[in-house]
Amino acid sequence: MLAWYDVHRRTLPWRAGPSGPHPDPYAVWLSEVMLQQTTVAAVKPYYARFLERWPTVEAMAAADDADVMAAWAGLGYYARARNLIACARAVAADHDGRFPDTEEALRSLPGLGAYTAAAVAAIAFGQRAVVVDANVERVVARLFAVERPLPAARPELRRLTDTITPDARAGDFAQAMMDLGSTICTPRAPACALCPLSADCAARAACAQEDYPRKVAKRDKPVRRGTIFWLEADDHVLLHRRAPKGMLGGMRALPSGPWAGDDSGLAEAPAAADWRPLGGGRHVFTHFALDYSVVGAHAPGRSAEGEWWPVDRIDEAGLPTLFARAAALARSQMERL
DNA sequence: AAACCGTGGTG
DNA sequence: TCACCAAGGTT
Repeated sequence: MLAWYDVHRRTLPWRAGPSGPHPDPYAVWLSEVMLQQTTVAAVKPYYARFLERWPTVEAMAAADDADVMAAWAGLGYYARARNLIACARAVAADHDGRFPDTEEALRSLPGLGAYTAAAVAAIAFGQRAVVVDANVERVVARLFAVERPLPAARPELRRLTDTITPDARAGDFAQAMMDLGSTICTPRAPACALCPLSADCAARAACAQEDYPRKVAKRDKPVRRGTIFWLEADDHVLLHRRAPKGMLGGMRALPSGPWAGDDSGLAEAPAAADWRPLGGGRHVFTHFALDYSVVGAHAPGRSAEGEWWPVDRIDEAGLPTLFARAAALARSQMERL
């Protein structure tokens, strides 16, 4: 794997050059948190903006919460941004501004679970750590033809990964496994002809590559309904900040009712007004889909409670994707009113 | 420990 | 269109 990696490794912004020194732990940590359940392509522009704006963990620790949350808008899983701030402040306050260099100490920081702690320890500090992400799970499940389905197979996959992790260059080994999983040993139609492990792969020997890793069937997503409110006054629109936890927690947002099976309609409107329908759509979250309708109105003045934001600068408000789309829809339709 | 938590790409 | 999936963590 290491020989394959030396030839085929992807060039990524958060990677140091071949056989160079270990990369900056802050940059490794930032990239690893962004990459949690998120594709490389989606992360790249966010990573560049964050590193430019907050080049050190001290800078991140000193940042305003609202600025970090707004910069994270669109990337999803917003608890990561809340933990990012908390982690930076913990490193600044409790570790003299330097990330700890052991897996155990890293694991105790906010937002660092088993995967991220191992990845930072191995990649940024050269420690031997067993790094298991979804790519590694897939590669190892195929290599050993693991019959137990996910997620119950996690302990077994972790143990098997341990048996093939080298003492030296554990970080490169982990990145090699992840590169292999994302470019060769893909979920569908894996390119086994190009794989350095194909001769050793039990799933390949059984011509059953795509049958691994085995997984338990997922539950289907319920559909919820809700109304999103666009209230304009004096070329400003009413925003508020969502509760610190839960769905889209801590993010700036358009007012909306609770999302339940039924739409509560105008009952949750932020003000009494002549609400007009502007359209709607479906937005799919992790465990439910939302059928939303957008309604708009002009208010007599900026009387309602909240943050009145200039309409022509709405793109700078840092709205999560759902509300960014609702806002775009509202702006295109409000001129009809 | 099962549930919760976003979004965009892919076939 | 739609199901699946991604460099997972927290409660």
